[in-house]
Amino acid sequence: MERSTVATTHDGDAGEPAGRTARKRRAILQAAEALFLDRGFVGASVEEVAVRAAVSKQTVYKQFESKAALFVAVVRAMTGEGSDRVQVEMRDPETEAEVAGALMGHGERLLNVVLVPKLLRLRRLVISETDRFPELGRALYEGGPGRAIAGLAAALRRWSDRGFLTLDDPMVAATQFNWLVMGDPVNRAMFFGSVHLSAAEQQQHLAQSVGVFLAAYGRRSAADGERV
Amino acid sequence: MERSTVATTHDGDAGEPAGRTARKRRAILQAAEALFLDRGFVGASVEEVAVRAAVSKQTVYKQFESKAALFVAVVRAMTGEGSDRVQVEMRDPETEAEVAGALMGHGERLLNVVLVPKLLRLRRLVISETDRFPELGRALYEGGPGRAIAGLAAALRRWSDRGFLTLDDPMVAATQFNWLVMGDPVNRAMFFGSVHLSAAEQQQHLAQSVGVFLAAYGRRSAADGERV
DNA sequence: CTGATTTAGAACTCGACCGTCCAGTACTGA
DNA sequence: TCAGTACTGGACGGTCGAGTTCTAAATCAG
Repeated sequence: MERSTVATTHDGDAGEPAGRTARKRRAILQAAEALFLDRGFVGASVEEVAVRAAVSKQTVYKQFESKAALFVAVVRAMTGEGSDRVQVEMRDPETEAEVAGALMGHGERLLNVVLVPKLLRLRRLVISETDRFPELGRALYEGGPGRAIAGLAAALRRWSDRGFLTLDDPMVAATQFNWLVMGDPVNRAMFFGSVHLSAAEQQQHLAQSVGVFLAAYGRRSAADGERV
Repeated sequence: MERSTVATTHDGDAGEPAGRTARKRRAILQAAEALFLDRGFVGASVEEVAVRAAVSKQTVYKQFESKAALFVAVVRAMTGEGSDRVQVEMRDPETEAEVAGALMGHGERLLNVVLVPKLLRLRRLVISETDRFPELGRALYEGGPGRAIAGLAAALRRWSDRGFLTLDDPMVAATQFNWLVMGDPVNRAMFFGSVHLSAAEQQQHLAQSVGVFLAAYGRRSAADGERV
């Protein structure tokens, strides 16, 4: 955590620049992330960010024009990470029987990403600052739910073309699946701070969601056999 | 809670207590509501509440122990209003054919309540202060989604007993219906600040939601005829 | 009318925090 | 090695807000 002042020379851990300036910039972003998530935009102080990053306040203001700019930078960075994790890659089923499994897998990935505590706190943070930073709301929606839904819609269209599903509007169906799976868990998390979902509960929830979805859009109503 | 030292006259909470104290108390709550919704807990100042209520700061502190107590009082009052509006009254359908219409009606009521701008802002406010006031999160969930889902579950069970539906777990089905209807609109509203849903769009959305629901739980798969 | 309570209004304490400035120090790159 | 740059650490101005306290005036009960 406390990178401190070691690593005098190069520390090319990743593709990140290794200068002193860049290193401190990363430390600032990291500290700011923790503090903003923890206390919100107004609650976090630049002073504290500086201390936690083991950096002087002046350095913070050299890197970022203002507290607001720092906030935007932090959220943008996190949104990027989150988006990447969504992994819209989806292996297409070979047979109709595999559709249920593919949907279960997709749902599982969705839940596992969105219920990560850090991302839940990010969501809360962005929601609460929608008035002050409207562009962040848009960015997070498009990088999160929007992207997941669009990806699923594309997949559903392919599967429908192959005759595995019967649907008119892939976007509508994808949206429905998405909220069938995420609606309850996400909203509980928003109001309670977290959710504990055992593996078994999660599987059951997913199976029920997939069951409803396939009852509506599956080529045959026999898809119900998937209940757990 | 705030028994305070008033009650010189009578302040029966029932209708509209008319004492000077009670009148000012209402003015304070009203002003605080507007300001908290607008600027959040940290962003709103007691000073401004007092000014807006045309009242001195001292009067505010005579009525409410602290800023936090005032906040809790405001949110509790609003949560109460919102809860009452949900109107879990639901006319049971007489025939199976009326089930779709009943669900449409329920969905419409849900959307019309939850998308009221004031309640959306309340939701954002409570979500953002979940750390500081966890009890408010619980209260709002239970008074809002929780109550709506429980009410619907009870109705679904009745309809199922009459043979209009086929379902194992009314709570699960009610939860699914709830988020099928509200998931997308509510989450868009959270990130974008508001949603504009024309009457036609809303009807279409509701019909699609009911269609999926009945495909899964309707006694006959013929319920698809409901598509718009 | 009288006495008690409440309120206005402003001053005040105390603290937090943004953003800036400066003089001295550590680091970096050639 | 050495000049130039980045960084430190502390202090500072300015603003703002929570909560308290005091006095004079308004209000209300009996």
